[in-house]
Amino acid sequence: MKTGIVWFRQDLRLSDNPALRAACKECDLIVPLFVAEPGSQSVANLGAASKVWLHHSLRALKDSLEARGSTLLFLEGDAEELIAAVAQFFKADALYWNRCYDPAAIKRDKKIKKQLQQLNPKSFNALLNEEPWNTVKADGTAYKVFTPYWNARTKSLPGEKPLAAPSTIACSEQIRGLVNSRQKSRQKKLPLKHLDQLSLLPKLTWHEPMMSGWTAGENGAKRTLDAFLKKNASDYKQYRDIPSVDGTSRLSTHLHFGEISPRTVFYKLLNGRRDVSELNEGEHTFAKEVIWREFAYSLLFHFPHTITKPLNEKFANFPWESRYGKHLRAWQTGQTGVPIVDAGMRQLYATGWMHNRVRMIVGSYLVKNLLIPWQEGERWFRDTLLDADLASNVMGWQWVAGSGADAAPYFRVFNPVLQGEKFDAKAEYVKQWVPELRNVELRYIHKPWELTSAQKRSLNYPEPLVDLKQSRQRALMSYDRIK
DNA sequence: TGAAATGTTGGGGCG
DNA sequence: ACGCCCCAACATTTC
Repeated sequence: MKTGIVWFRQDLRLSDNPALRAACKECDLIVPLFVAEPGSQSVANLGAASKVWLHHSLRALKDSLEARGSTLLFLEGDAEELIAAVAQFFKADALYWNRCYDPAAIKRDKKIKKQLQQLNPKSFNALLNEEPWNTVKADGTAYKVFTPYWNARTKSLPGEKPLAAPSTIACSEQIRGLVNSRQKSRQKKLPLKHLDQLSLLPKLTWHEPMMSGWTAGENGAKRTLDAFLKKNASDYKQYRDIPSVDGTSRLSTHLHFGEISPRTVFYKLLNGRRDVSELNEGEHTFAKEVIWREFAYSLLFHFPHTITKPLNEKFANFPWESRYGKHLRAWQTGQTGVPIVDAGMRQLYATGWMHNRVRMIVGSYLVKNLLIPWQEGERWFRDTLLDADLASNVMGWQWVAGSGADAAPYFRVFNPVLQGEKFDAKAEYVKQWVPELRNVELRYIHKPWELTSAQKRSLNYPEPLVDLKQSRQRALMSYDRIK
């Protein structure tokens, strides 16, 4: 009789879950476990929006485990101690998990692998299509430029066929009974929590409208992917840039929590076609975006210091603004006086999501027009985005700042007026999120500061924090100093 | 996965 | 008819 613990982390699904699959194959009894850790490793460090999603995703995972005769145990505290306690309680002799890639998690996992050797811990890859250490240049160093990385990666796409979800997951009355009872005596040895006790949901109900357009969990992820491939993938190249159009995949959060695997994404995207060259333009562009995600994980793995420090060392002495509290708060709350920027920041705060085109615009504005360090933007996004993902977020912000891999050249300063006029030509997006401007004439709506002062007074919309032309010049001069 | 400045071209108004 | 100028439209370069 062999009992195995499956420790769920960023792999909240049953399909294409190699750790779960291996456990089912090798064990007679499975103990599915989720640990809410304090400190930097996981739950305690998540932004409020991410926590809400995690709550719903864990609920969905528990439901689908229960539908297969199993359940999900929740514990709160140090993972190593609690896994040891679970192993002792159930007399488990095996431990399975799928890998995480942020440095704190790697450190934790290494330690657990060493300390819990008696459980013969086995780790697998579920979060990425390819391990970061497998795609390196001929000289053994990591790629820093996307295109050669993409060329190297496309040779092995679509990759392996995703694993099916196990039809049954061996469980025992002991496990199920434990989860459902509230007996104090048992709780002494194993302080099980209910999902609600993990306090992932905020006390106030702001999160309810936030989640209205989403279905967290594996089934929601599958439906989202299928709908995207059927409806929007072919037009992805043109529509993904229009923030008022639902033209993106909306898969980021599902991928972040591992509710769906990139293997599954590629397998369904390719749909029998041999490689990416057989995809149409939209599908091809989408494939690149999924590989951008893997590129981000490769960068995080090979250059973990870039979480806080610029990849390009020249930027170590960049002359950022030093007292920027007021401007930062105006940016965070969508009160910069630049309509497309404020629209994006308000969408983020209200919904936990922002359209990717707008992420670039607000990023460029923070870093270049306001000269605020990219780390501040990275932190705010990590706190407020449902899809907050250390790898993608850090790469994205360093890209915007010009300090990262394959970054936008420093002189590439977005003009939010032109970006607005180009990608939100009818101002539908701005009107949705900045209702003060709904009645402004179209030719002024992306630059309301050009209205007469009488017209402006009636709007109750802030004056711009900085002059766009001047702040652009200032940014170019600043970047000039580190050249 | 830019924008602005500068350069070039060509049609049309006009003397 | 012709040259000149203006300037939009497009192309190139520069930041």
